[in-house]
Amino acid sequence: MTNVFDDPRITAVGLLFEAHAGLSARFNAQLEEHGLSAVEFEVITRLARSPGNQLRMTDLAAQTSLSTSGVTRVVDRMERDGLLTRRACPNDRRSSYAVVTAAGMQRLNETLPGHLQMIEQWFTGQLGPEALAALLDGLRRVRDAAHPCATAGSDDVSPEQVAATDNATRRH
Amino acid sequence: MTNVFDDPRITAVGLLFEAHAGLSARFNAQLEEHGLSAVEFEVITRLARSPGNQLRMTDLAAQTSLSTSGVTRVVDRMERDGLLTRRACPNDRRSSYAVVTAAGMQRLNETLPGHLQMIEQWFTGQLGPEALAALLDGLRRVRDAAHPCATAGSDDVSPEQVAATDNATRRH
DNA sequence: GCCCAACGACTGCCTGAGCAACTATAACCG
DNA sequence: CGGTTATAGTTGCTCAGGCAGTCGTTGGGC
Repeated sequence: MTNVFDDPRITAVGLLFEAHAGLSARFNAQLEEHGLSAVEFEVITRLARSPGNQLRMTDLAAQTSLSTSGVTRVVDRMERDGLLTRRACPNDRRSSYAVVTAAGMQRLNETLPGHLQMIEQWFTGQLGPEALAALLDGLRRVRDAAHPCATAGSDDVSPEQVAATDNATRRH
Repeated sequence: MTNVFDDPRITAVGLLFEAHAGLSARFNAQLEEHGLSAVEFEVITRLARSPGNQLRMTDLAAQTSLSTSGVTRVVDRMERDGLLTRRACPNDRRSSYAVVTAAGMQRLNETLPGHLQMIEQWFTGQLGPEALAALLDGLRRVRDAAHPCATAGSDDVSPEQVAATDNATRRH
């Protein structure tokens, strides 16, 4: 009996998911050395790249893989650890900003070079320039098709964000 | 100030992670229609493709993204739902098999065609044959480099498994 | 200006999963 | 054979995160 599971489609997703899992594991290990989880790293990165190193809680949720309640709790932890602070929004008293502290920026600066090195070591450096370009091109097309921007409610993310980086919005 | 975060390496992982997140969301939605979570689908698939539609708990853990305690609990749930059964191992009284029931096989057969369709719709069908081949080739190389088989403790997975399918072993 | 709908953040409750501890069995070794 | 060590599975504890409900705030319709 020829197995249904040898279907090339299954193999294809298998490759993508395994590559993701493998890289995640590598990255997690490196981040953990600096006392950060993947989610925390994503949060602090998003904030650090935003004007004023701050973002409203909702916007932060929209840019990450977290729900708003998830953001509340991550920011709780990171505020407890001194990496972030909450700041009241002057215009809208419902909103509050999450702001990266000096300690947070320092932690990020300690972490980033190693992280980039990991990316190069395990991902981009594994391929020649043209093979990498082909891979990224394929990924971009799959991402554009499958990435659930509409589902995620992050309707108002600025286009340059979507184009330039990873807006890993996913809700269940 | 040119932003450190525009580094092409960041963009590259962003693409991979977003593609994964997008596909995961799509797949989860379809699986949910059939009352399965992604983990349950993975478990039942692994079992169904194994001889006798069964696998020892430990082996199942080694083939999935779960720890052994995680497997215990998933199998608990799926046994409660009638999709699986535990069967004592005759040779080794410590071990037990997880076996797919008839209901479990039926559920899987209901789910699989739609799942393959989703893969085609959101992933493989998005690219021409040569672009897909290039993508898969790149993914394979990244997977081979980064996939933490050694880290995961699944030292004894049979080679054909690793070659043919997704062994998404990841431990923290 | 007033009311009601929408919104932003937070909290209670629940589920899923990992780690470490534990039990029972197996295997090894003297 | 008896004791020590390793292995298979389960369970207690903990934590992260989602959903739904709550509260305060805002803004739009009249």
